[in-house]
Parts: sequence; C-alpha cells; structure tokens
Amino acid sequence: MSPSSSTSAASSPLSLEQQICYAMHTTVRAFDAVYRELLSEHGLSYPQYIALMGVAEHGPLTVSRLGELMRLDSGTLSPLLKRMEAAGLVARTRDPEDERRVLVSATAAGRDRIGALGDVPHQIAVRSGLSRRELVDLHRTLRQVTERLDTGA
Amino acid sequence: MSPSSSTSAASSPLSLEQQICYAMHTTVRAFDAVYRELLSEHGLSYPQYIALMGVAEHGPLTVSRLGELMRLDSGTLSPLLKRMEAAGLVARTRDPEDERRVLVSATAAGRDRIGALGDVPHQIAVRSGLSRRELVDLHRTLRQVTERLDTGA
DNA sequence: AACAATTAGATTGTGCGCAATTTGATAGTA
DNA sequence: TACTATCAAATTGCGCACAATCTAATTGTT
Repeated sequence: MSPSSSTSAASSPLSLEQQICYAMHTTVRAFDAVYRELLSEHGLSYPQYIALMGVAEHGPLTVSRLGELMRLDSGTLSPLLKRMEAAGLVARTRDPEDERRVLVSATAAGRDRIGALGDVPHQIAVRSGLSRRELVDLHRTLRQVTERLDTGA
Repeated sequence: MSPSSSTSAASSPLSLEQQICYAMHTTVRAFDAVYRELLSEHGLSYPQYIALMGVAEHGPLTVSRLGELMRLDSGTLSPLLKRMEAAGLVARTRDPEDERRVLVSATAAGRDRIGALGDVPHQIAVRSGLSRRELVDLHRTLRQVTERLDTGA
C-alpha cells in the first residue's frame, strides 16, 4: 500500500481525483447526460421528471412536501411547477382548507407522459452496468451517507 | 424476496425512491449542503473549489482541459473563471504558442486560499461516516459506473 | 498567397439552485 | 376585535449548467 494509507488526519490534502465528492459529481454528470438524452425527446428535464414522478406517485402534494422529497426549496420549485403547469403536466390548486398551501397533482396528460417514457429507470440501471446486487449495495450506501451528512457535524 | 426481484424488463416502473439516480442526486444535495457550509466562509462555491484545486494541482491548464477534468464546457467555465480571476484566485493568459488557447493557473493568493481551507476533503470524508474501506469501495464503484455510462448505450 | 475547414473560447438564451426578502393567510394573544 | 407571530409560496438576485451560436486563430489545401 502507498504511504497515503495512514488512518490519521490526512497526510497531505487529498488530490482532487481522490475525493469522494469529486467522484460523486462526476458520476452524477454522467447520469445527467444519459437522462438528458432519454428525456429530451419527451420535453422533460431531470428535475421535471422526478417532480412528475413524485406527484404522480404520492398524490396531491403541497409545494413544501414535494420540496422535501426533491430536496429543493420554493425558490426552485415555484418557477419549475409553473413551467410544468404551462406544459399541462401538473395542476396547481390552492388548498381550500388552508389558502396558504398549493396542492400539486399530475394531470391525465402528465400520467400519459410518464407512460410514454416507457421504462427509463430500468434503462438507466442497465446502462450503469451494475449487477442487481451492486445496485442494491450502492443504494444502501448512498442512503446511509445521506442520512449521516444530514445529521450534521 | 418481493415480486419486484424479477430480472427481466421491470415488472412495474420503479418508484422514485427505488431509482439509483434519485439516490445519487439526494446524496449529492447533501454533500453540496456540507460543502456550502464549509466553503462559504472562504468565499468559494463547490465548482470554484474544484476548479481551484484542479489548476493548483495540474499546473497551467487550458480552459478545455480544465473542462474535461470538471466535466464542464466553456459556457460554464468562461464566466466562472472570470469571477475567480476578479477575486484574484487564478490567472488567465493567452498561450503565446497558440493565441486561441487560454492558460489558467492558480495565483499565490489562490494557493494561500487552498491552504486556508485546511483539510476540507478529510472533514467531508469523516462526515460521510464511511470507513476507509467503504470509501475505497464506493469510489471504485463510482468510477466504474461513470466509465460505463460514458461508453454509451 | 488565398481560402475553406477546424479548433478554442466567449457569448446568448433558458432552466436549475439557493439565500434573502416579500406577500398573503392562519394562529395566537391581549 | 385588533395586534403580533408564524407559516406557505412566490419573488429577486446571483451563480451554475448546457445548447446553440459567434469570433478569432490555426491548419490544410490548392
């Protein structure tokens, strides 16, 4: 093993290529490129895709609940949802129970669009080249890391 | 095992939470939040941080070489580098050998800034809560997936 | 030397993303 | 009832990201 395998405070600042975050960003870029390729013909960006999937699966959601699901705030979601409403994919209605809230739901056209996407998630999984077991392991690791990072310093 | 463990074409479109990409994006968001916290006091965004690390480590780089390293194009890098030049962190000079190229290098102030960051990469690794072995495994998996995605359909 | 093709960056237009602020609705309290 | 505090979205301002286009320099060909 190289001398850098010390377990104490890092011997020298890690080079860019050694950093886990850099690797994560690189991989996300690669995924984004594939999604762009698969989604562009359907007129969707990746954020729009997960927003649509989210509201279709989890019924009418307030903007803030959708924001928790996507880890986005109203500054990002408000304009994004307006564009999707203009495209006829989602409906935005004020909650009669509490006029502060806006309920977002998928329209019939939105559900049709999801159907038209076919099995994009499966295609992505295949393109990743990972076995089912590797996918499950990676998924577990990612959830674990996210949880750990969220609990703070 | 659940009925969804079929290995043929997915039985039903994967729910959002089951998709590997969704997990990746969630984790990257969490990493970004931590980086934002660690870097904001140094006046750097994460893209600026990796750009600075990149040019500091790999000497003067053309914009396109730096773009390969960061997986970004000139549309993103040109304004980003101009802001970093204005902040005194990098220098941009036309290559005398080929006036089309712009060579980007870290200034003394840029290297000082890296020094002032202390061991951010190590802190990030610690906060991720992964053991050294898990970090190595995850890194290997990510490189593998990126390579596979890049080789296309 | 002249001219087309290629290459490197920069620019424009649109969308994603967050911090900070604003607007409007609800809840709580004097 | 009025007055404050809180809460949900929307808006503003700035930076990141890509597609498409533009400008300028180099290369290749005749």
